[in-house]
Amino acid sequence: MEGRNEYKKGLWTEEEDRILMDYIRVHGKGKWNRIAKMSGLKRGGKSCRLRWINYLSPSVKRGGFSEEEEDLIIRLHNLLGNRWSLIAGRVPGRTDNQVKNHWNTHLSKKLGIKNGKTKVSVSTQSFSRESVANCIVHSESNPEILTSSCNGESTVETIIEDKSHAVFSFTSTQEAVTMDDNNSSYWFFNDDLSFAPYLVEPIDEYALDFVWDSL
DNA sequence: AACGCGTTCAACCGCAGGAGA
DNA sequence: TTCTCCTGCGGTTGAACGCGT
Repeated sequence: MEGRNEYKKGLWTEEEDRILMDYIRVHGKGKWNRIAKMSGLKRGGKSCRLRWINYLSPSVKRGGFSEEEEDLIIRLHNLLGNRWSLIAGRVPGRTDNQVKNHWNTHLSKKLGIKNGKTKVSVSTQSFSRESVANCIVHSESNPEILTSSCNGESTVETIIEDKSHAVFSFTSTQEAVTMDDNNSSYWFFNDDLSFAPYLVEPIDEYALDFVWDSL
């Protein structure tokens, strides 16, 4: 069993990398536990898989993140929250681990975000299609989250005419972050000084595709 | 040179969910 | 249906590194 001390832990050596790459070159990836056993590596399957995905795979881009990549990650994080694998899937050559690390060590500081959230104040606003595209899909599937997240100090009116149009009106000042224990995260992000509301969760692949097209 | 401290990032862990026997 | 194995995810850890003193 993995978890007992029969497997080596810690940083990989060049020799271990070579063994793993040679094995994958011949036999292909997948069945990681078998790779670990059959290649002779003293590594668990999960460790092999992670090493390949995050480092050895030729599709992994090394080096620092470009401004374009950072901008992309920031926008995707607005939409998705800490859904690192989904975000990484839209940033060519970057893995979820790379994106997560870069966010935690650079971008969250750059944006002044604490614990993955930020706060901005929003006064009476209306939003149209471009800025709330992600809310359209989500609000149709979970309309109760919109209303429950925005009661109290402010109210929100949601008008959904069809999948391509929605307007949100806030009738009083909204202190940005509303976070409860039911994943009904709702927050506002200062995106180029145009206050756009974003539902953080849940958003699925379909919703992301929909939003993606409108970015 | 050496020590302390903060930062970075590769790797690990626990968990959830899917596939198949 | 249940069990086991495998894969993938997000949070966390800790070794390595860089920098200031």
